[in-house]
Amino acid sequence: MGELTIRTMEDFAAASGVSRPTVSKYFHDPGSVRKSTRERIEAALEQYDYRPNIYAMNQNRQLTKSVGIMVPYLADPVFAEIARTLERRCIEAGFHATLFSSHGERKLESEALNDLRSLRPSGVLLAPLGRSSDRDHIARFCEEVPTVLLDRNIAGIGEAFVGSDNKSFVSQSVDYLTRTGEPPCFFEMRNPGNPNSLARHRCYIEAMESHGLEPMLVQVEGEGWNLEEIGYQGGMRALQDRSFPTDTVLCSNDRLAIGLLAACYEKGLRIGRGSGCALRVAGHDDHPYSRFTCPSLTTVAHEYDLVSDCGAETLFRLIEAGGRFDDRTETLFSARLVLRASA
Amino acid sequence: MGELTIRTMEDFAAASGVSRPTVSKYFHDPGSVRKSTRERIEAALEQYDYRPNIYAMNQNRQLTKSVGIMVPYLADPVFAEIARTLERRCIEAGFHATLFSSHGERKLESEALNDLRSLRPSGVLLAPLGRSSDRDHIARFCEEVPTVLLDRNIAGIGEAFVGSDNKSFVSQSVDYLTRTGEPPCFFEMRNPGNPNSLARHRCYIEAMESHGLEPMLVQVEGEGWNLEEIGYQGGMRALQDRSFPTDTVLCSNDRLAIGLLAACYEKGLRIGRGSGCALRVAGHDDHPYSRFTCPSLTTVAHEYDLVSDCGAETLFRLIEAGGRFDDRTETLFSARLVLRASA
DNA sequence: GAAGCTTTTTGTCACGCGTAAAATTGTTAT
DNA sequence: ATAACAATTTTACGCGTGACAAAAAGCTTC
Repeated sequence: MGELTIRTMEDFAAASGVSRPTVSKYFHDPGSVRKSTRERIEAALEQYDYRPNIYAMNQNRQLTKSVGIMVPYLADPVFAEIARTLERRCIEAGFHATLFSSHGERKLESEALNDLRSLRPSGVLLAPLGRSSDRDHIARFCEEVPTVLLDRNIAGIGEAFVGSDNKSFVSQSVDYLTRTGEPPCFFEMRNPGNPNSLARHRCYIEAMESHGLEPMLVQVEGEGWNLEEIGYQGGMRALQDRSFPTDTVLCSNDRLAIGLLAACYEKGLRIGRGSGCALRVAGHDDHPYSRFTCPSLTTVAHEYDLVSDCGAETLFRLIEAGGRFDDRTETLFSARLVLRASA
Repeated sequence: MGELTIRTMEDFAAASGVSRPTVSKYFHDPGSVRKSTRERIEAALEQYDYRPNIYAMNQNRQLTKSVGIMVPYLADPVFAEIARTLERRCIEAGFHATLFSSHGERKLESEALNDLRSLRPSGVLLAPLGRSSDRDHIARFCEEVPTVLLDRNIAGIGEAFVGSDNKSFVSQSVDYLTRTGEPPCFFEMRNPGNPNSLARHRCYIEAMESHGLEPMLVQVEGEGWNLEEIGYQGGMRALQDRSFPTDTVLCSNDRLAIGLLAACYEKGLRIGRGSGCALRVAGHDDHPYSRFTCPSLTTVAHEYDLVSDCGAETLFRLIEAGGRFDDRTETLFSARLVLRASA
């Protein structure tokens, strides 16, 4: 068969017996051409598996039909899960999703933002680094690209924010622990790199004071995102120095708690709320593995799915609204206490 | 200041007092223009923060300076870590990396491959789903795009393969366990979804037979990528039914082992190699959390970093070689036994 | 200061498709 | 059958850049 290879839309249009603009229209919206025409195009499509050049398409299109997703650290299971859910929602909504990670570094976040901007996406779902973000850079970015902020709020930046209410996280855990035993001390990094740590720090202090109790902080050293290791090392030291002021430890997040539990196990400490237990340990986030720690970890669930779904929905509404909202909405999801064996 | 907005390279060239082709050359390789010219361009660059239109650029470029990275499941910490390392290597080498995940589904893998192809990348690092991949689809993809296969080999497909030697994984664990106690039974999924499970299954049988021992399989039910849960449920059942034929359990991968350890803990079983321990448990991969299980997990390390580095290097060589190698090389890294407390 | 080389300019074509307007064809209702 | 309308084709232009060739300008070296 003397079929010459199909390279351009021109070629393909000729092969399918339809004009090029009609083919173009078909790819823009298959429902916009007559049924008989659509069938001819789709028949040719199977025969030649032609795909339009994405670069040439986007060069002149006003609506790119692509969205960017950016998270602070993709190797963190919580963000990996959020990114996974977001990507699926975008694909289902007919968008092409491009995934970016800041790798925990300010510089890389800014660079990724630049790359993202040059993709000219219809919209962006951005979970910023937070404290170490280049605030001005993000602000400028958000002025050019319709952006929904996720997980970590930055006041006044972006068209909307969707995340969890840190206050509800910490107040629930503090309330529960105080009600069922000794009030908790707070186990955290001295210089945290992940977004919500500082907010939780404040919320812990607030929650304790609202109970008329003195806040007790146990701060561990360490840099970066290797949180289990930091929790483990800090836990070992704290146990050796007997620097836990109570028998109840509330960890800033589950990853620190996982490290602390490992340290406790190594020290032969029994963890849990029964008699004969030396320590109660609780965390925050409902990390995918907190279900499988030994003992299983009592924690406060970060409702990934709700946040992701709502974030995606908000972005789609934003895109339909032309990229701007009249006023900036902030949607906060309450946390959900998950009782397990460790506290 | 009557500065009109800079939109095109033409505008920018005028604003910087240089001709447009020179600006184009600068973006292609800043070192290719004279120093004084470079400085003028860079001065203008700071003033106007112009960035060339990426779509218009790639429309005519033969070499896109972008690479695609694709993994089976981004929410799996092992693949998240591999993806993270690969992305950094690519950025360091001056490429723009685009990340894709198959989300564990054959259909999504094929679709992502189509999207990836239409990006016309210089090269692709592909860790395929394996058993559930659409082999023909991948083969066709690899004929069009220079591809290095990672982690999971598919015979004859792609220009090169870089991964770990499953035989060295399993033989090391079997040897060690057999040498220091009872020979291990093999704890695995009956219908595994992740890439290397079947290979490890075969290697276990081979290793046992080479010792003149009868292979003992403990297969658990379950679908998908929620491996800890599957290991936990399967472990609970096996412990109740007393279906572990020996006191030594070798898990197909660490995630199953993490679930099994949680089940053992809940059953009150002591794990480890000391006297007074009911069971020894070991895994494969050196999962990022295997260090923090209770007890810490004896395992065989998957050398992520070596595989990632070598994979990236191989791809860069491939790209420089014009996209084809004369013969298909397969690089296997040996595993490294990691002794911890659980076995 | 002139030869010899490198860099830059200028000009032109190509890339693959979006988009608009006008002309034509096809479809449906009357 | 004819009008009225919708879908399609034709025609033509534009998008922002890469690639190339030839001419002009700049720099280095002796």
